[in-house]
Formats: sequence, C-alpha cells, structure tokens
Amino acid sequence: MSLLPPPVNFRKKYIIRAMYLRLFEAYGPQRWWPAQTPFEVIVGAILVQNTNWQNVEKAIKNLSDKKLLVFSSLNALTAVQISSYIRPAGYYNIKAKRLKNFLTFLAQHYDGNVACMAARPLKDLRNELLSVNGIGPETADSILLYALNKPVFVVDAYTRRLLVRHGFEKDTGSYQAMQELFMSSLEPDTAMFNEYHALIVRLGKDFRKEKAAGPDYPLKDKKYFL
DNA sequence: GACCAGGCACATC
DNA sequence: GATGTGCATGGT
Repeated sequence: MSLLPPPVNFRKKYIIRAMYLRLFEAYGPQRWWPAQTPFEVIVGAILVQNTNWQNVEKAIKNLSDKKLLVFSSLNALTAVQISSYIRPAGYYNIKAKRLKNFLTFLAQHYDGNVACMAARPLKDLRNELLSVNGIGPETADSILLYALNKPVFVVDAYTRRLLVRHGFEKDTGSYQAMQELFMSSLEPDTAMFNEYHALIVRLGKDFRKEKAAGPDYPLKDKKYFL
C-alpha cells in the first residue's frame, strides 16, 4: 500500500480512455469510413495520403461515375489511365502506381477479392500490406480497421499532434510507440477503434477551423481539452 | 501568393 | 536510426 502517485503510464492510459469518452460525448458517432464498399475504403486510403479529404472526394467521384470502384474494372486500367481520373487528389502519378501495386497484390494473393484477405492472421496480413510499395503503416492500418474490421488503432497526423501537444509523446516518436500507447490502454474493440480515430480527426479539423477563424482565438486554453 | 492537407519511398549521412 | 526531398491538387 503506497500513497505515492501512480506511475506515469497509468495516468497516460487513464487519460487515453477518458479522452474517448469526452470526444464521443462532444461529437457523437462519426460513422466512418465514408465509403460504400471495403474496396472503396482501400482506394480512399491510398488517395488520402498527405491530402485533404475534399480533394479525395472529387477523385473518388470521378472513379465512381465511370463505375471504376470495383476491382475488375479498375484493374483493367493502366496506371496512366487511372491517373487521369484521380488528378484532384494530387500526387496523381505516384498514387496511380500505388493503386496498381495494390491491385496487383490483390490479384496475385487473393484473386482480386478484398473479403478473402480477412481470413489471414492479422499480423501476417499487416506485413503483407506493408510489403506493397506505397502502403505504409497508416494506410495499412486504415485498410485493416476500416475495410476489414480488424481491431487495429490508426495513427495519423492528427493523432500524432494530439499526443505531442499533450506531452504524451515526443514529436520524434515512432508510429509504433504511438499506436502502442492506444492499444495498450484500450480493449481491442473494432467499433471503438473506428470511432476513436474518427473522433480525433474530427477534433483536429475543428481545432484547425477555429484557429483559422481569428488570430485572437485562445489556442493556449484550447490546447488541452481534458 | 504563401501555406496546408487523414504519407510514403528513397537518398544520404 | 535520423534527416531531407519529391510527389501535386484545391481550399483558405
């Protein structure tokens, strides 16, 4: 029995859990991922790399209008052809190649069927995705969580900024360290991981909006929302 | 006209 | 391992 304060990790984990409740209370369910099918989720996950979602929506619509949000249709196109549809998303040449890389991977390993991926052990599947050129940790985890409903926590730029601003991680901290903080603090619950990450993005966008609203906005007071 | 956005690969030290 | 750079559009 000790009256000493609990270890830092204990406090951090408590706050990680409490933040979810606060965010959910404030914003409610976010209903992610904004897509009709798991295949569309994956296309969006690649297109959104370092890009505003609004721009991705335009690219997705171009593909959707041409009925290309289906493996067989998109896979029939060359990278150059794909790039012509996804221009609004930016980095369109490299992203077209990345989409082709994924489509080739899906064809070779899963007969072009996204649902077939879900049968593989999570760790193996994650490593497979990471082996595809153009799919890094965040894109892989977004695919696992939002397309395949696997209990994996997605760390993105908003998550990183949140942890750094709260002094939970150094800004040089690794993706894995930040992911581990969430996953060791929470039960592996797919629906909750889905919601939590979406809420962090919502918070980040809100924060940016208010910051842009005026130079007198009291950022210092808004920094901590717990 | 800057500056930014839900990354990633690659070169170099 | 850490750090720097190219990739590109559209909104504020």
